[in-house]
Amino acid sequence: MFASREVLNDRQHEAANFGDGPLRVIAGPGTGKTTTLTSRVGVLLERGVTPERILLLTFTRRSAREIVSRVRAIRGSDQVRRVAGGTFHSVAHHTLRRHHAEVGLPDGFGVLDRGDAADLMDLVRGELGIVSRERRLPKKATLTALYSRTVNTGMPLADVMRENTPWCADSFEEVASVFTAFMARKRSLGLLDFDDLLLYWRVAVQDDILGKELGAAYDHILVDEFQDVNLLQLDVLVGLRRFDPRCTIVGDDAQAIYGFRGASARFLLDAENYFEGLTTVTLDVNYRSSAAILNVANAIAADAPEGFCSVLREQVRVVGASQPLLVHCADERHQSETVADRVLELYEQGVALQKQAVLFRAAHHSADLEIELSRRRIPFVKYGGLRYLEAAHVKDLLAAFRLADNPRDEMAWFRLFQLMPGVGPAKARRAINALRDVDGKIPISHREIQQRWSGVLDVLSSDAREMSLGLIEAMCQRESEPVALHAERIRLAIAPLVTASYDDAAPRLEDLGALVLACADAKRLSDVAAEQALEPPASTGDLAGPPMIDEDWLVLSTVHSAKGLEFDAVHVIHAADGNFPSDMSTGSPEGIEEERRLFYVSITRARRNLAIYVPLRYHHHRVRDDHSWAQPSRFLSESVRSTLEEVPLASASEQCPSPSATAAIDGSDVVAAQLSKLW
DNA sequence: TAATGGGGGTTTTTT
DNA sequence: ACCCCCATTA
Repeated sequence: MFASREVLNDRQHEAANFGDGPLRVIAGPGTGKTTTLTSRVGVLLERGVTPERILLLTFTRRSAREIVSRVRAIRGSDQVRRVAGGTFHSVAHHTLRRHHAEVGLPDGFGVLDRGDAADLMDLVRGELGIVSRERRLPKKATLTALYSRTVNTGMPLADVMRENTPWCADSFEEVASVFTAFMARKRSLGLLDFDDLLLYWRVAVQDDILGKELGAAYDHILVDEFQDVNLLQLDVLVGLRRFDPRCTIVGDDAQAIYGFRGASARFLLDAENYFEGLTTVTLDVNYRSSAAILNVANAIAADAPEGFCSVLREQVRVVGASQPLLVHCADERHQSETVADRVLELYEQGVALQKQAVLFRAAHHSADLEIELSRRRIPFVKYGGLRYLEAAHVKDLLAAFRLADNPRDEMAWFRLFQLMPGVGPAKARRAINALRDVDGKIPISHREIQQRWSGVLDVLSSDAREMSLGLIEAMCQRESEPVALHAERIRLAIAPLVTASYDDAAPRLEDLGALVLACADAKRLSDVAAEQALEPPASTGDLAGPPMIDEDWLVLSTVHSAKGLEFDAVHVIHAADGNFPSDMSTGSPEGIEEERRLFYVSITRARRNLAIYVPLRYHHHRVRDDHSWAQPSRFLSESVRSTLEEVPLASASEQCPSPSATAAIDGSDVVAAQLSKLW
């Protein structure tokens, strides 16, 4: 019934019903990739494959859930839920929890998120005394990114540095020594960062005995968004399939946007080198976008020097579509007003806010728009950029969760001690030292930690002592106590610390309550901490003021976070060179091509309405009243522009007679901007 | 000696 | 908004 031709076209049908060999599906945007994947899972189940023996690797856990729930809706059976699914990282995490002993990891190992990893990197760099040299090393976030890139691409550090941080390429040896110390420290503290999850999974998969067992656990493996897989992930997949050809990979080389993470569309395009006897099915009928929007997308794709495998060659008629617009704005402020106007206009025409999205290259690009939306009481949710998880108080509680299972986690101790009044880095370090035994190691058992706590009390001031006692008492799990209760006791113990440390404690304490609820079904607290790190709630959930319209909100998202989604109306903002493409990426041809694909991804999210906004000038925040001219994005070539209806400045400002938009638009500004691209 | 608050300079994308 | 550095204060 899955394979019914009423719902699938010939190609989709062929892919869904394909036999047991390795299968590659090249699928452009809107060609029914998810439908096909869903049907294929259904077909496998109908053929009698046990759900647990199907592994579905997706880019976010949300897309795994979506596929599973769609299969369930068609099939009406709950056993689908048992399909193993998630991101490479989360499946790695589960695998390693089960097999930690075989790869030499401690029980209850902790998982560092990006911020934790950067802090640890900073710590070991400080200990090596490299800070004081006259030549400064990159800051912690850059160092960590460099480390991650090196690990994920498998390229020599020297090459990675020459390409990405040429300004400090001669610090190669110092950087290498920091990395070595970083790795050693993670090991001694029982901690893994995101990259380690993949590295250890690969070790497990490539092991003769364990690897065979791990591969044999799955009858079929399906991988979505394969164009964004890196070498490490490819190695894992190939390792899992070395004795069994049954796997399906799905991707689109035109949508490869994770090169900065070591991903390469080559792995999709050259897949026959990794999977013997590979069969390819190409989906090129677009069911999502109007013909006019497809013209824009295809014009952008046609500008790519190398071309793509997946070009959308056909389309179906989409009702209610309008001509895609290229909207010129005076500046960022004017852009925000224009976008808000247009969003409301479409809303009046019946396009709900949830079916509209504002997309941008970098998370901070929406800052001004967020102000405008709040002012007008237009509710919105923002995806990408800073997240709930990165809020300090959430990390505080998660640190305590990590310690409950792994007292060796010095990063977590360091964080918690500094939460106490009068404790900074120095006292935190001394308190940690008080916990060490003669070997300099922190004991693993809670009993020993409690025995040593008197040494910690000596370091703390009197008001911190009582709080610390409550905390250590709560962290030591009582026999047979349910995990949820344990979590609640820790929350109660940490609450006074949070109240004392932050001005706005009340909403923060509520967040912590929500986090405790997430512990209900968990086996252990370190699992909760790790899973929160791996799959944080995606949005910052900032509903602007009292919502104007209940239960409906506009979506604001980075293009990366909008991957795989679709909306009736899409507003792409800041389509100015330097912002889109980001001037961080314009240094190399590959960088520019990735930005072009990103632009292509943003356009192809739209079903019926599309508008691209170009502010003509940018204010400098440093000097008042100073500004510079922006050039329209280089991706808006002549041929692309010919697919768009231009909305010039004057008429754009007439359309939005909002008070602050009356600021005079200087015609000479416009002329200067138009001419500036000539020299 | 260490914590803390203020000011100046920067800011890509994510598991 | 955040990070980093520096001056001031306990």
